Amino acid sequence: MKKVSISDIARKAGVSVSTVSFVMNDKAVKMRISREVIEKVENVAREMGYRPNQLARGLRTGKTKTIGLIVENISNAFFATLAKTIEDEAKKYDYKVVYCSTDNDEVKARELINMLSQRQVDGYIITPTPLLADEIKKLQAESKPVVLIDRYFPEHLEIPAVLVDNFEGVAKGTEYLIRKGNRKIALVTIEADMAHMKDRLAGYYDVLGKHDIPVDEKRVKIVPYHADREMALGMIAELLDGTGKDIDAVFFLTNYLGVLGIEAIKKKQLKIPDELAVLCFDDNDVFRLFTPTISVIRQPIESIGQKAMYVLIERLKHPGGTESYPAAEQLQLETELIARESI
Amino acid sequence: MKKVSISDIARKAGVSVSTVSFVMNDKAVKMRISREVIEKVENVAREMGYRPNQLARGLRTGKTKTIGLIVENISNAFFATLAKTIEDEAKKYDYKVVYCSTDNDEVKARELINMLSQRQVDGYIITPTPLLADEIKKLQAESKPVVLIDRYFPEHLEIPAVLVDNFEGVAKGTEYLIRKGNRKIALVTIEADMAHMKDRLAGYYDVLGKHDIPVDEKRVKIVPYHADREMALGMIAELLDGTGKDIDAVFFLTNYLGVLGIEAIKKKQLKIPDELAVLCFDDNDVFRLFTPTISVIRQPIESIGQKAMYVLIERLKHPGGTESYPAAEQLQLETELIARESI
DNA sequence: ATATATGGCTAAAACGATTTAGTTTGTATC
DNA sequence: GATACAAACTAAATCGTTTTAGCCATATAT
Repeated sequence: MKKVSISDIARKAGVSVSTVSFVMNDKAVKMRISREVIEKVENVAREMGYRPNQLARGLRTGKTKTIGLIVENISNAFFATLAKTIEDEAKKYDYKVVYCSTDNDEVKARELINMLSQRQVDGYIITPTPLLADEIKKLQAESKPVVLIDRYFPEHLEIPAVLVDNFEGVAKGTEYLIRKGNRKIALVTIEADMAHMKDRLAGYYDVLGKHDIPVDEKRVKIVPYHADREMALGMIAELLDGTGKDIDAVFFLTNYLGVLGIEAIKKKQLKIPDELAVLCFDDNDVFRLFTPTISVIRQPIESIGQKAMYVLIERLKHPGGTESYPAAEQLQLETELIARESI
Repeated sequence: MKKVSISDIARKAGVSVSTVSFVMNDKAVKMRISREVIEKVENVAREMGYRPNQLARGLRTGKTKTIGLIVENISNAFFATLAKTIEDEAKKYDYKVVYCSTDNDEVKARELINMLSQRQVDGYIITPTPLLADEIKKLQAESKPVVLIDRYFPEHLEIPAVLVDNFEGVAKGTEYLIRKGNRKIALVTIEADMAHMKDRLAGYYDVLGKHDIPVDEKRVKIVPYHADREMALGMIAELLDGTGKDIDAVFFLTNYLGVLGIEAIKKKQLKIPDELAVLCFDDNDVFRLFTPTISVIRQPIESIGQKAMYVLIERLKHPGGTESYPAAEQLQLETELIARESI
């Protein structure tokens, strides 16, 4: 049983291909197709189980009603939730989303853009890797709308981005740790090769400075991007060895590092919050359920997804592109401090 | 700047469209295109940044090199990991995967199949909803290969499926709980509207029977599919109220229920494993990191993904379809009991 | 000298839609 | 009775590829 095409229907209904197309696209009235022919065609189409071929349609119209979503890693809770929100949001605007993970690999990221471009997606939502700006500018040059999420390029503000105020989020967290009496605050972060991580780091340094707390680089652990689980765990464990002497609190700058941190803390059986105060950027089931519960700086994931989608749709609606939007949107959303038991 | 097409290249290189196509598809030698023309075309294509339009290609060839993956919910850890594995696996065979979630909704599931079909995916990997068999058989009738994962239709063994031995997994778990001295074993499951959940349930009843433990329906909590978080949490809490009197152990039959269970247990401050032994089907970060750590029946997620992909690829390679594969594969993989502290 | 091969390409159909510009028939207008 | 207009369609171009069949030289075989 082969697929039914528009001409199969035309043949069976005894009308032309064009007529069928008009009926299937609700242009029948505009094209003054008679009531009876409309019904006839609709019936035949239903009986034969017609499903329009989107490849053909996309080829002809130049629109696929599909947007490409590139995240760092779809199996990470933050991105999985974000992807789900964006998918749901896209549905409202009658768009479909196809998503894929870069694993923070420049080459893979380029391949993915290439693949999405070949599949003619109408727009992109991207969690970029550090060197991706040029590739993204190429998309813009082809007048394909792009919105960045979670990260941005400070030197390319013409690329719209939706993210949280990372500086303020970490500053708020650090402030809170200090207010609760901690002064030897350790930090665990990934390589700050992108601006959003630099902003987080800056938030920490800034607040320490304001409180005249000297910066001790031994307290700042930078996990390289391509460290595997074991290596990262080892580095965190090493930092935590200083508990009691060198550090009295630890601030994890990502969800993933936080979960690893919890694992290390559990192994060492550190007493939270007495021996060590703990705070993490970005929430997770593990933090809610660990004993004691872990305080976090929460990112408004749903809002990020919604706003990103909104900005993208606006650009899709006005294909004028660059001209109609001289100043690209750079949205910074508020984070929320959720105080639990760990501090 | 518009996209470059094959004819742009042809024009610039001073050759025909066909020649360019042959060169781009490595058929140049077979088609005896001269060394110089090949190089010429390759250079022009590179300079102009040519990216073949996959819509056009798919339309012409009938193959999109894309497979559709339908899971229950991409933000659930089990499915997210599965999706990642399948994506990685697909890449090895040079296929791209587009994924989407049913949220266990029959209507949405049908819409998704429809959407993937319209986009002409070459094959499907599906976590089905209970009534989806007829829709899937339609795909098979169009000779589109389908492989089910995680679930199956006992009355439609002609649809290949890759899943774990659910009966054996739960039986093993129940056996273990009994061996450790528990006799009042509670069970939390979702509505068993599909065979895989019936199998899990059967594993429990079977082992209780073997040990002459009378079945007490009060100990079996069946959470309806469309219960929201709060409702499910309430039901579990109610069951756990019997701890000490009516129940001495609880077995969660899914990852999601297990996490909710942990939340309820934490709220009630039950002592695990003294007051209550806990076991869950399917692992999760939360179980590894909770105090005490929670024992689980682990599903081999990577293997499921790999085997499913393998079965699908085999069918894609031999488009003979139904004839060449009279007996559809029904693979049942082994689960693993990971004993931690909760029992 | 004619037929046959082969090397090196190209023309054109096809895939399944959308869309513009007609065509045909019937009716109203002047 | 010619002209205009509307109603109800249809023909054909088009989107960007792939692929089959064929063209035109030149070389080789008979």
